[in-house]
Amino acid sequence: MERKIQDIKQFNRFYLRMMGLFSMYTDVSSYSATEAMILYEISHTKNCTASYLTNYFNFDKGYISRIIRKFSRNNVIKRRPSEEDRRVQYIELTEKGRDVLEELSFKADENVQHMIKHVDENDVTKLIKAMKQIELILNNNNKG
Amino acid sequence: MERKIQDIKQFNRFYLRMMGLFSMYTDVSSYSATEAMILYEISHTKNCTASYLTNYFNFDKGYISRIIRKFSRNNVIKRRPSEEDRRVQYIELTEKGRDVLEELSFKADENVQHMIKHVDENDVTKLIKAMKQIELILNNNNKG
DNA sequence: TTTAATAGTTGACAAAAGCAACTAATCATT
DNA sequence: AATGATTAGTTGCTTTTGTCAACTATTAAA
Repeated sequence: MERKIQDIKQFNRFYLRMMGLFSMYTDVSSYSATEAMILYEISHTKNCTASYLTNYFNFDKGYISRIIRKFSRNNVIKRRPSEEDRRVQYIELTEKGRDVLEELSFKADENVQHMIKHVDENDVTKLIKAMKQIELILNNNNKG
Repeated sequence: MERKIQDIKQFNRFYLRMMGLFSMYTDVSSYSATEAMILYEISHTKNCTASYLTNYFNFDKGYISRIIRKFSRNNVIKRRPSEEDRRVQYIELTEKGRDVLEELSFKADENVQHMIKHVDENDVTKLIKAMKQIELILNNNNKG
């Protein structure tokens, strides 16, 4: 068991650093990596709220609130007050928001391209298979 | 190809969030995650220098310098001036440094334990296999 | 032997994130 | 219905984390 923990930690170190190194290429944007993640999550979550994002990412709610305010100022999202509960505001991307996300997504693509630049077709397939396996295992066992 | 990029990005999002969520449990230490990484790297690199760390992690050299200074103040590392090049100082852990690292390591263990708490033996084996495959593929192709 | 490059330090600053106090609304209990 | 507890979100203030640029000292290159 001990050995296994060490292996996983090694992977965590390895992959964290990988991601760090391969995300510096196209990083000239008005949005940070965190903001990009949040934008992505908004776009893929229906009836998304600030408190949902707070919990999902485990960030401070004040921090999230400010990011949302920034998005709103930039017309990247719009808020739609809930009718049932007047405390909550649903958040959704605007047209411009979708454009911004697409742009960010394109940059992320470039980073990934960079990461697998020298990996041959076959190995990329294996790589993805391994990634999916990890997701599957960890997802199935951390639900509920 | 497009599909593959998307799969990898999905994994990146997934794993980044995983690591974020499962690192909040035992996070009461006088050293940050970044500092822990650096400490680890020092301990596993012979003739480690500030500039090596700067390049390895792609951090600002001023930032690294300050972290090293903090380590030094806390007697976690000691500096040994190079004889050949009087600009460079080799960095190595002290006894206390090894203790600190061990402590940090223990906390990281707990986080990993938490992450795989509900994963059965068999799946953990598969998980690690997949992780090693990823490391292997990405490592072999990004050398040089 | 000037010039350029490198290692490391430091001051000033910006960005990222957390903490705590607050308002407004809803929920739960009596 | 009145009370108190909880929740969603905002805001002021602070800390942490990280960058930028200027600087010294030393070494490498022309």
